[in-house]
Amino acid sequence: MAGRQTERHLTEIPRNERLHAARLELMAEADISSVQNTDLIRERRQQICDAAVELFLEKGFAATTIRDICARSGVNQASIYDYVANKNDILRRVLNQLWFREDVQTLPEILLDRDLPLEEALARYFRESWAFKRKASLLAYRTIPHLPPEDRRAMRIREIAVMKDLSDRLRERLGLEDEDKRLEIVANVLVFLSAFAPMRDWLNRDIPDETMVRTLAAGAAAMIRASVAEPDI
Amino acid sequence: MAGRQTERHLTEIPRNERLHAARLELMAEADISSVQNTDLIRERRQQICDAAVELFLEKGFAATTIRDICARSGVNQASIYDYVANKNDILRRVLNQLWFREDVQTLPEILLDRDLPLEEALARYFRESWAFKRKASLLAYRTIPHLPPEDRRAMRIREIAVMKDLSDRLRERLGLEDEDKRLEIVANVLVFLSAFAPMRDWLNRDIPDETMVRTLAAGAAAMIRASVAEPDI
DNA sequence: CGGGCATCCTGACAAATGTCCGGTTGAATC
DNA sequence: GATTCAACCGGACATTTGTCAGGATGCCCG
Repeated sequence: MAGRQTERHLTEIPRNERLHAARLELMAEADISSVQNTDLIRERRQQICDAAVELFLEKGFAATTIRDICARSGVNQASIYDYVANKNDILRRVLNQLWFREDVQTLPEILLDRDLPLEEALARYFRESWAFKRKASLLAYRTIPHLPPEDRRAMRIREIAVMKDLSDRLRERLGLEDEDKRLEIVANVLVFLSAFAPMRDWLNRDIPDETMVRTLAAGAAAMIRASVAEPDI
Repeated sequence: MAGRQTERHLTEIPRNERLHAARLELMAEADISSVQNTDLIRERRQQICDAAVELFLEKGFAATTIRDICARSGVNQASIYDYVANKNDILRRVLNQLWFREDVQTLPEILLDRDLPLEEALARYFRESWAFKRKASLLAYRTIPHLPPEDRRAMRIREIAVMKDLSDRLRERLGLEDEDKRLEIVANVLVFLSAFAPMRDWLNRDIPDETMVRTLAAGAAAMIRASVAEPDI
């Protein structure tokens, strides 16, 4: 039954079970009881998170006040505590929405499609990351210090699962038998590169994303092959 | 006269004038007049900055209070304003010390030595960046949002100078005639990779730096060559 | 029209924070 | 020992911040 997995049709999104499980380990969101209308709760929370993302990116988490978030989202200062537990809960919810989003494929998921050449897979990965997870990357790398240890743990667990899958997929592609520490490093670099465009925004504004995607995909493919070309040290 | 530059002896540190000029454009530090003994000023400022770096990295800039810095540095809460203008001035001084330090060579400077193979140059660059500029990378990427616009401008100017030099050096190495947008991207990636180990610390603690250096240098060299292998789009 | 209930908001509190006034200390000089 | 002055520090200020109690509001149902 596991054998059929690679024969799935292209339109079907490939799913990796280990990763899928890790994804469910979201950061725990507090639940509030004061308001009952669940639709309203969802709507207000969305307003709050939308405003918070903008502000966190503009001014940073610590410099953003609850009053700022209320002003921009239109939610009252007192009411906001009917929808979120506190300031940290807002950050948690924001990162859950952006960083752990289910609808953008991770690189190991993309690589499950063996018909897709390595370079094309990488191009798709960078393109989608930069289109849909720009804010998430910036926010995650900048706000990690503000997260309480248990939340950091949730993010790390998820990252490690992705990384493990990714080096497995790369090993398959390269036709290697043994584990190789260097593949782990390369896997990390690839994920790190998915934050490249967002984090260098302040310098790169004049270069079109698609040029970067193609250049980086070609470079990354070469890097992957080169990294295991010579014998291990 | 410019021709002799490449014939310099290895022990002589190559100096690039454009870059050197850009380096002088530090972020302006406020000067205080209350205390007169200049040695004392230097010493106290060092205490303050040392404590501040640790704290900024532990808790982030905004979450670190003046009282924290005073407690750890041993400087009195009132006295600290005899040595630094305000909290932002501390950040400026810290970044000036770490980010703009003169004693660690940048990649374009290393590449001036044409006898050093590309991969070795990259290895040296990553090794030195991770050894001596770890804290600087983390701090810079995390605190950029807290900097006032004029300071951000100073950092950008310096980065752009490095980037320009770097793509020039790469073009020479690759024997290319024309400017190539893709070299600019690759230059950015290389500098970005110098922040790789620091920013991924929370995942990579078990992999020795030297393994990362060698793997990344090999990969980066391949990436550079591959990026201009195919004709431009 | 009137009661009941879910939602909203005015206003406030305690704690924390950046900043610095004005007095104190201590040592060098006469 | 008295004087002087650079360096130090106790304590306080105005503000800002996260948080929330308790009342006001408005809508639905009878």
